[in-house]
Order: sequence, then C-alpha cells, then structure tokens
Amino acid sequence: MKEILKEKGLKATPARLAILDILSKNRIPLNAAIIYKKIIKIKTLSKINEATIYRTLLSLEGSGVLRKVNLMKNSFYFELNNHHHHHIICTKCNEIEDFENNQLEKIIGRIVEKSFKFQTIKEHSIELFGLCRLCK
Amino acid sequence: MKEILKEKGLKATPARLAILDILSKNRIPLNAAIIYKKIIKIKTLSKINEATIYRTLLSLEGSGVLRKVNLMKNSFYFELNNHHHHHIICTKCNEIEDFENNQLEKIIGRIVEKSFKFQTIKEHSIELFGLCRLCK
DNA sequence: ATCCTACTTGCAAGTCATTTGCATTTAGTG
DNA sequence: CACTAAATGCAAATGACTTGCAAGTAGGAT
Repeated sequence: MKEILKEKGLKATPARLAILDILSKNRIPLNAAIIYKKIIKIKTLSKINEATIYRTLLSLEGSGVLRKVNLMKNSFYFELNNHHHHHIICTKCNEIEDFENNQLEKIIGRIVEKSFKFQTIKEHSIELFGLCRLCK
Repeated sequence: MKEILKEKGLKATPARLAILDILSKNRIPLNAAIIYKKIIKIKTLSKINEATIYRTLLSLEGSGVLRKVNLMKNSFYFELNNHHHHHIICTKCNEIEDFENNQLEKIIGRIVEKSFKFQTIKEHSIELFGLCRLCK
C-alpha cells in the first residue's frame, strides 16, 4: 500500500493507509460514512475525522488509486481501482457481484467510433440492477 | 401528456404537466434545480415550489414516466422514459449524446445468465465518460 | 354545475452528504 | 534533526433533498 501511494506521489498517512486497508479487505464499494464506522470500530487508528475521509477519498480517486462507483444511491461509493470490472447490484439487499466481459468492452469501443460528437472515452460505468436469488 | 398521466393513475396537475413539458422539450437529463429555473423562466406557470418538483419527480419516476439517470454528479438527473438508451457524457462541457445498441443488450442478458447470485435484472445503467470533439 | 375527498402543493424547518476555512500537526526530504 | 509542503481536526457552511402540516385542487360522485 505504501508503495502504491509513493508511486502516485502521495504521503503514506495513517488516514490513507486505513482507508486503503478497509477497502482492500471489503471487496465491495463503500461510502464515506461506512468507511468511517469501520475505521472507528476495527482499526487501531480509532480516531479520524469524517472531513479527512472525504478529502482522502478525493485525493485517492484523483490519483487513480480509487474509483468512484455509481450505485444510484444518495452518496458516492468507492472501491480499489486495481482491475477493471462492473457490478450487478441487488436493489433489495445491496448484494454486489462483479463481472467483466471482453465483448462488452469491444462494443463500447465501437460505439465511440460511431459517435458524431465524441472521439475519446476515458471511462465507462456499467451497472446492472436487479434482485439476487435470495431476495427474489 | 395528460393521457400518459391518466394511464398511470396520476392527476394532471400543473406541476406535473410543466415538468413533463420541460423534459420533452429538452432532450437531455435535467436535475431538480435546472427544471425549477426553466419552469420559472419559460413557463406560464411561473410559480412553483422546489419541494413540489422533488415530489413530482419522485412520483413520475415511481410510475415509470421518468427515469433517474446517474451522471456521477452530486444531484440526480431525470429524463422521459420513452425509449431505452444510454449516454455518452463530456466531463468538461456536459454535452450528452444518446446511443442504443442491440448487441450490448444481448450481452447483458448473457451476463446475467452466467451469474451465480443473480437471475433477474430489472434495469441497467451504461454511461460513457469522455471529452467531446470540441473540448478535446 | 356543485360537492367531496383523496391526492397535491406551498412553505418552512429539518436532515443528510459533502465541502471549506483556518489553525495545528506530520511525513518525508535534505 | 530541522523544515516545509502537504494532511488533518474541528466547526461552520453549503447544497440537495425530505418532511410535517395546513391549504388548495383535480376529477369522480351527486
């Protein structure tokens, strides 16, 4: 983790390490409030300010360590930006399954080629919403 | 418009008609604040409360007349739910282009079939973020 | 055409997520 | 070990919605 931060030119502060630790242990996207609670509860670093969490998430996202995820909620969720994937989300219990699909990526490339107004896509967000087998 | 509302069992109130009017004239997703300003400025209905806009958007979304779109902004955007499509968004000037793609939809169907935890997908959100030719 | 009632709206206050200003602390270089 | 730019804590501010309640109204019933 410290190496990743160094690569990106970010100081390895306790807040950053704690957030990255939480996000690498929980393999699903989390929001600031949840991360805060988990740090308070689980970590040795039991004292941290929520403003710090917001600022840290922002800088880690800006440097590409984290990715912001669109879950149609009223807060932003973040996850480690280590491998490209998308999500299937249960709208009832919030269960999340990751998936990746090469064909999908190719088609997206072609869509951009066909576009009039656009030429470059920097990122894309694909989320499927439904009910998991348990909730159904 | 009135017919659509009647079908859905919603009263044809001035607020609803104004919002649907704005959204059918502007072919891009808009948020509550923008809709409010446009109603105040453009419409004969020059007086409307923002709380009403939020409530109206909620009921129109709930009945399927509108669809909520997540553009990775700090507010929710809405558009008419008349034909299925997705968006390419310019992260600089917010220009939006719609697209639809049958292959994409088929692949998404197959992804669900392959899923362990999921069986049913009710909706999906696909957004591409990049720079339009002008901004690039 | 008028009445009734459940659904809508306006207004004001409240909530929740996120941001910001500023004083204090600290990671990491030299 | 000292120094400085970057990070943090705290408290207050902002912005996007939500809600309680009283007043208004659409649309079916009379």
